[in-house]
Formats: sequence, C-alpha cells, structure tokens
Amino acid sequence: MRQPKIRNMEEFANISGISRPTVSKYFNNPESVRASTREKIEAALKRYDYQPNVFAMNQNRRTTKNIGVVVPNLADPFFSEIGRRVELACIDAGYSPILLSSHGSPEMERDNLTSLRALKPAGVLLAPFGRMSDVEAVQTFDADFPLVLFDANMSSIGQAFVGTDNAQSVDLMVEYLCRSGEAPCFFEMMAPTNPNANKRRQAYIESMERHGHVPRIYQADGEGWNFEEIGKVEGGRLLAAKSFETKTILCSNDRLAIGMLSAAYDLGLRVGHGAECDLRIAGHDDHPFSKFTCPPLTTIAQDYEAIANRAVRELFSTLEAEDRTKDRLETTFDGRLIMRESA
Amino acid sequence: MRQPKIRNMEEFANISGISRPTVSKYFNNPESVRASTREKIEAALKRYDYQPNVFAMNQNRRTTKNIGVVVPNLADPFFSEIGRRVELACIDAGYSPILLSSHGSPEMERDNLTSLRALKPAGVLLAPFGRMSDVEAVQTFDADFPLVLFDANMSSIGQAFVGTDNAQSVDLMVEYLCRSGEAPCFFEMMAPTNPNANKRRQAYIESMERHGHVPRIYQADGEGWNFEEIGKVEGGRLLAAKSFETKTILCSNDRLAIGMLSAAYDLGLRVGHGAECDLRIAGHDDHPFSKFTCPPLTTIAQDYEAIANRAVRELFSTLEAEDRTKDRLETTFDGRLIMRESA
DNA sequence: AAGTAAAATTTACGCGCGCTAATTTGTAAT
DNA sequence: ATTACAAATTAGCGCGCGTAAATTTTACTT
Repeated sequence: MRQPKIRNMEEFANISGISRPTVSKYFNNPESVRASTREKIEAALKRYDYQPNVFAMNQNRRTTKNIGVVVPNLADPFFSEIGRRVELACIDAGYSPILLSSHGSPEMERDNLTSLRALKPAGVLLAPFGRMSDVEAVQTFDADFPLVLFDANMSSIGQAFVGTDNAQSVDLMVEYLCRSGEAPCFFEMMAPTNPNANKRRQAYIESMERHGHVPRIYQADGEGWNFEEIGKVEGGRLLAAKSFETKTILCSNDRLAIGMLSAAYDLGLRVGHGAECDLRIAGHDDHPFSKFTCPPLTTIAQDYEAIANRAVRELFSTLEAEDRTKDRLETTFDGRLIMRESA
Repeated sequence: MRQPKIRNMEEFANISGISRPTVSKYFNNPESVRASTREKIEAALKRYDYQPNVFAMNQNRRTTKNIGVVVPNLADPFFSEIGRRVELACIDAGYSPILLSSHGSPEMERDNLTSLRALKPAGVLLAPFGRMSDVEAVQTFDADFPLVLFDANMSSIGQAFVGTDNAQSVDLMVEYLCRSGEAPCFFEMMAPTNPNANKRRQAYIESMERHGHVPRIYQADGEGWNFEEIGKVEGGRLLAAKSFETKTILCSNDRLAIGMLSAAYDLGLRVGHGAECDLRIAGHDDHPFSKFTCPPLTTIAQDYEAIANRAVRELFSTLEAEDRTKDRLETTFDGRLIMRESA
C-alpha cells in the first residue's frame, strides 16, 4: 500500500491532485488551506509516506522549526531532568528541540551557541553558567535570535527569565529549621559561579536576620562540578573540627548535602531531627537521589515542570509577537518544602 | 577587520581569489587541494568569517556529517555519562553528534530513529532497550544506515556491538564476595527489559556453581525506571522479612543497590564488611553517586571511556569501509572491581 | 626545453523547496 | 443570477551548494 517512491513535493502534489505551492502552504500551516484541500492532502499522506526535505525547507525559510536547548551540564541530574521536560514541551508544540550540554565548560557553552547559529534556530532556551558565561557572546546571540533564559539569570539578557524564587524557597527552609530546632548554618562553595548560589546566600542572611539570628556562613574550597566530593571532603573537615556553630546545616544545594551526609556517616554522626541525633542537614533542589540518601534529605523542591513549561511558553510568545518591543519578563516559581528525615 | 558580509560560497571564492568549485572541494576535504591554494583560502578565512550553509550542503551531499546518538534515558547517570563521552568523541572526529534520549520509552526510541532519518545521518550509535525495542524498526534502520550498538546488544543487528563483559565482571564480584566472606544472594528486577540484566543473572548462576555454591536469586516486583524506589521498597521488604539466605547481596545494578542501602538504613541494619556489620551489599556499574552512599558502595566499574571510544571508532571504520561485507564485530571490555565499604 | 600528470578553472546543471505575481477557480452571500 | 471575496493554480525565479565534463594552468620530471 504505502509506496515510498515519492521523491519530492512536486511528485506528491501530483498524486494528491493539488498544486505544489498549495501543498507547500499546507506543510507550513495546515490551517492555511481550505478544509476540502486539506482532506485531499491528508488522504494522500496516508497512502504515500512523504515528508518534505528538512534541509531544503530550512535553506529557504527565513526561520526554521529548530529550538536550541543549552544546559551547562547534562551529567547533573537537575539539568537532565529540566532539559528533558523542556525537550518534550517543544516537541508538543511541533518544534524540533536540539539539546546541547556544555559539559561544565563555559567555553563549550560559547561553542554551542556558535554551532546553533548555523542551524538558524527559531529560538533558544539557555540555562547559562551565569558569571562564568561568555557574557558578550550571549549578548550577541541574544541580539540575533529570540532567547529565553531559565534556571540562572543574567541581567538584561534574553526576552525572559524563568526560575525559582530563591528568596522565598530559602526563607521557607530557614523558617522551618528555626521553628523546629536550632537556627541553621549555611554551607556553600567558596566562589560559586552560579548566580542562584549567590541569591541563596543572600536570602539566607536576610532570613536569619529577620528571625533574629546571626548568619553563619561556611565556605568550602574547591572548584568544578564535583559538588558531592567537595561536600564530602570540605564538609567532613568542618564537621570533624566541630567548626559549625550550630548542629543544623543548610547546604546551598543537594549535591553538597549528599557529600556532607556521606562525610557525617563516615564520622559516625547520626543525622536527623530525632532527639538522639547529632546533626541536621538540609539541601536545596530535590535532587532525584535525595529521596534515597541516608537518611533521606530534607530539601526544597523546585517546580521543574512549571519552569520548563513556562520557559517554553515565554519563548513561543516572543516568537509569535511581531514587535520585539515586548518587555523583558522575569518569572519565578515558589519552592516547596520537602520534609524528610535529615532535618 | 572581520567583515561578516560574505553571503555565500561564490562571494567568498571571489575575495579569496579561488574558484567556487575548488573552494567547495576545500571545505569537503582541505587535503584535497594544493597547499598553495589551501593557504590562500585559509588566509581569506581569517579575514572574513564565512562558513558554508549547512542546509545547502546537506541537501546536495549524499551523506552528511551528522552522527545520531540515541540512548534510552538521559535521566540515568550511566547514559548521560556514556552519551557525553560518545558526543565528545564524535566532535573530535569532525562530526556533528545529535544526542537523543528516548526518555525511558521504547516508542520514543522508534520515533527518534524516524526523525533521525530526515537528517540523513552518516551513521548512528544506539544504546537500545533490547527486548523492549521495536526490533523491526531497528532492523529496518540498520539496513538503511550504518549502525553501531553499544551497552545493550541485539543479535545480528548493527555493524558492531561494544559493551562490558558481564560474565567477567560478575564473576569478578562473586569471586571477591565469596573469598572475603559469605557467598552472595542476587537481587534484581522481576522482568528486566535490559539484556545486560539477563546476562548478569546468568553469569551469577554460573559463577556461583563454579565456586561450589547454590545460586539464590531474589526478584523484585515493579516496572519502569524507578530502580532506586523498587530497590528500596522491594529490597526493604525482603530485608525486613529476613528472606535472604545469606548476609551478602549482589544487586544487578547500582541503582537497585542504592535503594536497598536506603532501606537497610531505615531498618537500622549496619552495612559493610566489618565484623560489627549485619549485611554486605554490592552493585554493578560504578554509578556516579555510588561513591557517596552510606556506606560507599562496592561495585564494578564499567570502562565508559573505552566503550564510548571504541563504539565511535567502530562506526567510523564502517563508514570508511567501501564494502559493507565487513563482519559484525562484538567487543566487550572487562569490568573493574571497585572496593568500598559496603561489601 | 619539451613533456606529463595533477590540480585548478570554467561552464553548466541539478537538488528540493520557499515565495511571489498574475490568473483562474471556487464559495457564499445578495 | 450576479457580485465579491477567498482560495487555488500557473509560471517562474531564487536559495546555496554539489558535482560533472571539458578545458586550461601549474608543478615537476628528464
């Protein structure tokens, strides 16, 4: 039945009894042709499997149906999870997402943007490194293509930003920890490259002061993406030296917390909120494995689904908007407190 | 200096003083033109930033420089890690990898292969689901494009297969566990869809018999990709009921082991090889987080780097081979025993 | 110096589709 | 039946490059 002998749009137009330009219109937007012709085309489409040559389409079209999705590191489950949802949302909208990981390297982020240019993407969703990103390259890209940032913000770049409200989420956690026991210390990387880390520290300080406590910040040496390792080594060092002022530690993210939990286990410290426990540890992000740590990690869940969907929606709305004068919009979603045993 | 006004190859050919067909030859293979003309072109390339239109190139070329990379689930750190390495190896070889995740769904695997067809890939690297894959679709694809399988094998499909020698790796672990204490029980999913799971079970049975022990296999209910959850719930149930014959458990993969470790923690069981411990747990794969479990997980490390590089090399060698009569080659690498505290 | 093979050039066509302008056909309302 | 408007058709150019055949130039040999 299905004869796969159709070589181009002209042949397909002939066998469907419709002229080629009209068939072309149909493929660009099925709604743009009369219902009766749409039926003819779709009837032919069922008998012969033809689909337009993507390369020929993209060569002549002003803009393609490609959507670039760039994340800093797919090896981080946070980004593989949010990248996954963004990808699916694009497919649902009839676009072709192209997922690119920068493998932890800002240089590769720049390279990814460069190679995306060749694909004439209709738009790009970027979770930038932030401070470490090649700001100029991102700005130039922003000028040339519709760009929406997610997860990490960069001021005045992109048509929109979508992320989590760190002020709200950290305050939620600090409030819970204070209410249920001692006020928390804050554990983070020495020189965090991620803007969220800075916002979380700031949020911690403000929240602590609001609750009438003195902020206690502890910063770990080390660079790169081995957060668990850094959390284990540096966090373990601080624990062993009994450097923390209180017995409650809020980590800047779950991966640091996972490392610190491992260190606490090695030191024989019982982590949890029970009376017999030595220590409380909390994280941030609801990392996929935080449910299976020992003990399971109390953390803040980011609304992956909402962030991904909104980011995609923001991009599509700027694609549809004729005038580029649309104001830059920043959208943040609330974090949700996930109470488990660790704090 | 860099005037970005070059619109097409003809313009670029004019300003570089070389004819367009020769410039075209250069871009297809810089070695194919005389050294003196190569220098002229590269000199012009430094003054003007021109690069050929990918769409126009791919439209007319018989084969593109695209390499499809399809993995079953990027959310699984194993695949994000091996996918990452495959990606980089392709870039190094001057190709454009296109990484696609099937998000745990065999249907999407089929869809991914379908959409790859439109991109006329020079070749495809596929980590298939195995039994769950749409075998017919994979076979058809194999007939149309150079295909190399990795991680999971499917008999007689693809130009080559590259993976880990489960017989060797499991035997290594069983031997170690027997030597250092009790013989292990084997914990796995009830109906594993992954062919490696079946090979590991078989390898366990044979290894146990070789060492003069009775194989003890325990299978967990549950489907899907929530291995940690299944390991925690079902493994926990078995632990609580004291169902395991011995105090040593070899899990079919690290994610199950991570779940079981979590269950053991909940039950207050001390996991490890010390005299005071109640239980030994081992895994397989050297999952990125197995280093940070409580206690750190004894496991088998697969040689990600070797598998990725060899898979890419096998693909490129079939691309270069004119005759398609090349024999199908199966390559497996040895696993490495990673001794940590859990067993 | 002539001879030779390799490389570059000229010329020309084709790929498959987007897009436009002018014309014709179809549809729905008066 | 006439009008009016929307939609489809015809015809044709252009996109940027691959590729082939015939010709000319270049580099190297003896």
